[in-house]
Amino acid sequence: MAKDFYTREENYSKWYNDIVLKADLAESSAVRGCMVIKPYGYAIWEKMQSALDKMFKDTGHSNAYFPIFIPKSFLNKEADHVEGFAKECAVVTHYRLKKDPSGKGIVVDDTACLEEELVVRPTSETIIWDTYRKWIQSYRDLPILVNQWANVVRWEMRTRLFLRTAEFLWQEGHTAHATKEEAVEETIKMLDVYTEFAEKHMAIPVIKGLKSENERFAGALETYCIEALMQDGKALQAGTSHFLGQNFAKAFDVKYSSKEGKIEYVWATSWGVSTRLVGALIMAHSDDNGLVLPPKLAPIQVVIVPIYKSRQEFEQVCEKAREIKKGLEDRNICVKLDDRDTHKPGWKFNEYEFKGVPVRIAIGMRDLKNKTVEIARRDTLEKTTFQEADIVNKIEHLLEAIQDNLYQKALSFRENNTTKADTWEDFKDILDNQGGFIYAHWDGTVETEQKIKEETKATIRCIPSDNKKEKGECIYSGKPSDQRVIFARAY
RNA sequence: CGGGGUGUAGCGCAGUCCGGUUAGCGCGCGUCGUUCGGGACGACGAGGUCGCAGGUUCAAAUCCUGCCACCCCGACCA
Repeated sequence: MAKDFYTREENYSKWYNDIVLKADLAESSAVRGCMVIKPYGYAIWEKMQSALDKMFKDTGHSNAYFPIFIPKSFLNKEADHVEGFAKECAVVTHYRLKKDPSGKGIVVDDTACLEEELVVRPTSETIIWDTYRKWIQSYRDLPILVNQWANVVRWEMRTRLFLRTAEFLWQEGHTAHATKEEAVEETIKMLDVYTEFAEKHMAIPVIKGLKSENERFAGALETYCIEALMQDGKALQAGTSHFLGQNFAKAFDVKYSSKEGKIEYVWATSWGVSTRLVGALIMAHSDDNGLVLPPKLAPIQVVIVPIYKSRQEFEQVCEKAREIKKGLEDRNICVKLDDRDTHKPGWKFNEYEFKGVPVRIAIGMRDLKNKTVEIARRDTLEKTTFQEADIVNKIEHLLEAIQDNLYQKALSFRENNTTKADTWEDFKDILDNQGGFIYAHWDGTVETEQKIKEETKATIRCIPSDNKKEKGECIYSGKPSDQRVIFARAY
């Protein structure tokens, strides 16, 4: 096979880039830092969207849509919030263009200056909470459980396709509650939704936990996250859920009358996942032969490649292929019959392999005679010949087996790359030579975390939700600590 | 925003140091034929404002100035 792309070993980030580009997921655009998501990549995102959207609806949420533009003044109503985002906001200052007086092209019309500049949303807490003020008067108006699917812009210095782009797609849930307990419960509930999605659909094991103060969302009281481990040993935050307390309610004056007739501030949460998940998916499962997709998120779950010489053979083979396709589609399996005559079978094999299609069926005259089909699975690259009888059930089980195998592989990778460090030397050594998640004691201070970050580039990924208490000494300062936290270098 | 690199056909590159016929090569693309169970082969063919704007020169892909874009490494971030 002609290798025209990088392997993980050679250059991990080029390998990643090659997969994104050559599997037709996305490409960079004419606009700095912004990507074009191509149909195949977008189809993966749509699969993610539809699974998540259902989970949101099942937990009582509704979709809505808020403006992409936020009045500049909104952003600085919550002090921490503005601090967190001010450095990466795109700002709209004018609303009109005109012909360049010199005759060439168009220029901004200086007379059409906005009275108040508009910020392109980096996230929507402010515009949403300004709106919620109008929606909420009584405890009867609560809770509000709203999600929006949207694009946001964060003017990043350095971008990477899917992992970090100036504009990205995401969903952001914004809920309003009467009590602290209810808001905290919501925060955890949505974290659990994300965990289930990551593990069941993306086949990526994640660690649920709480962010340290350093890594907390600007404006949140507590930020929870799910952290996944990529094949190069770096961590990737795959989802966040914030308990916002009453910060935004106070900033935007959102109050309600309780049953007892008291005026109270509303409690808030927000939670989101983004197109970054596509990057996570790639880096968690793919191999040196290209993309590997878990069946549940694969736009094409099964591809059928007919093998033939003459036109007559083509017809015969395709007839069988269509029959199998129909059977699979009746089970809601997404099948593509690639009956293009413009490409040869071998070419198609490589094409679908690189694009991560979980199962490939090849049917030729030999199979028609023997009542068999050739099955190739993408995760293990195994090829087997199946009897055609009961093929639909077999494929259905195979897809489940692939989904499960990918999860198990990712899980054992994580287990093999999760270590404990008890000395500073060990800690640095593991980071440089192995990577992965490192459980280590930490004295709980921001200063120590920052020092560790400066010296090693590792950050605290989270304090795991199911963490067990354990007396120890901080890996860096030697001060007493009562639990280990997870450190890693991260995306 | 700092350091480094690269812009030449759809993609990947050579040519640039040392200016001089008609700017090449591989892949891809088109037509025809033979092929077709892991990226086929042959023949013929199409395709270029050499990133953009100035300048030097008889002559610029090549030298000079400015700008732009992208990539890599840092600081920041989901």
